[in-house]
Amino acid sequence: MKYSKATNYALHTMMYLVASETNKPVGVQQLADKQDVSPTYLSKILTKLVKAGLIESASGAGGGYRLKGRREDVSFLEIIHAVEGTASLFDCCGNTHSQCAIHRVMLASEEAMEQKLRDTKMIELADALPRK
Amino acid sequence: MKYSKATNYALHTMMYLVASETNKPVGVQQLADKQDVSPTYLSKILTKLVKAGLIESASGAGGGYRLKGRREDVSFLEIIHAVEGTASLFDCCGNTHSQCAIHRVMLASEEAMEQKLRDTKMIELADALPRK
DNA sequence: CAATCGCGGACTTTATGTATCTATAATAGT
DNA sequence: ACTATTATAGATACATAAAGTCCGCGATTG
Ligand code: SF4
Ligand code: SF4
Repeated sequence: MKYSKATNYALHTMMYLVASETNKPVGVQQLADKQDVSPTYLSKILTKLVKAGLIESASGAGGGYRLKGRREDVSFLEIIHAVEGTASLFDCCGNTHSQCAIHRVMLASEEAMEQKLRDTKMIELADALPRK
Repeated sequence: MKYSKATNYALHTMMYLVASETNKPVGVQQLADKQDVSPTYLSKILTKLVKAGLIESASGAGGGYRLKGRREDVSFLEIIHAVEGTASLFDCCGNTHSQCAIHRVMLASEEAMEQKLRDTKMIELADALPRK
């Protein structure tokens, strides 16, 4: 029951992209250097963000990744869901019957966490990031 | 990033113990039957609950498990922490420095979930459980 | 064309979760 | 004291997921 490291990498990358002034594509090599991850692995993670519509990629020389939507809209939850998936943390016997009280409590608590993550946008704290 | 099945078993067992009228020890065999788990495996999980002080065990004939504290006090969070551990879901570079904004957000969201789990006591919904 | 760069699949390696088996220790009833 | 019962702990086996690598393909720039 932990976030995968991939989530960590995705969050840091997105934070960098949101905080960056320009809108030029940034190569995965450059992004990977800042977090000492192998570029190929980071690329695999960022592809998930592309498919989720958070960023877009440009192939070929001078290519890389850049934000797709408005930078003010990027929330923590979107990133986490793109990497970890949107399934519930609590998967019981399959039947998501709303009769079960245990199930309801677990879902409600999970929703409380997601609400906070949905409400917090990356741009809110992009300035607190140490200059790179 | 999912709760382990062990958490599920622990929650159901505790729910049963809280909902039960008597305070007599219940054998692991009986508890395991209700959830189709192997008794030895369930025993290993319940031992964690014992060490966490939630229940107590009685060896020997007529032994088993029973609640230790007051039945009104058992919260979801205690059980989950006993099984999954109390470590943060988001383990980054190790330094829990409060300067990092990302870290703060992740911890805050996690705390929101835990708050809900801490506030919800098992007894509140013990009656909603189907009679067994 | 040639160098650059993201994409995708296959693969290896760890780590964790799940589960069983067995031996040991403690207790109750006889 | 003896025996049946029951929790505990360790070893072991298996399954699944996470973490990371490798390589070839296709797209793009200059
Ligand atoms: S919590 Fe409810 S839905 Fe989930 S396994 Fe238990 S009874 Fe089924
Ligand atoms: S979130 Fe903050 S504390 Fe965690 S790894 Fe990133 S910089 Fe370090």
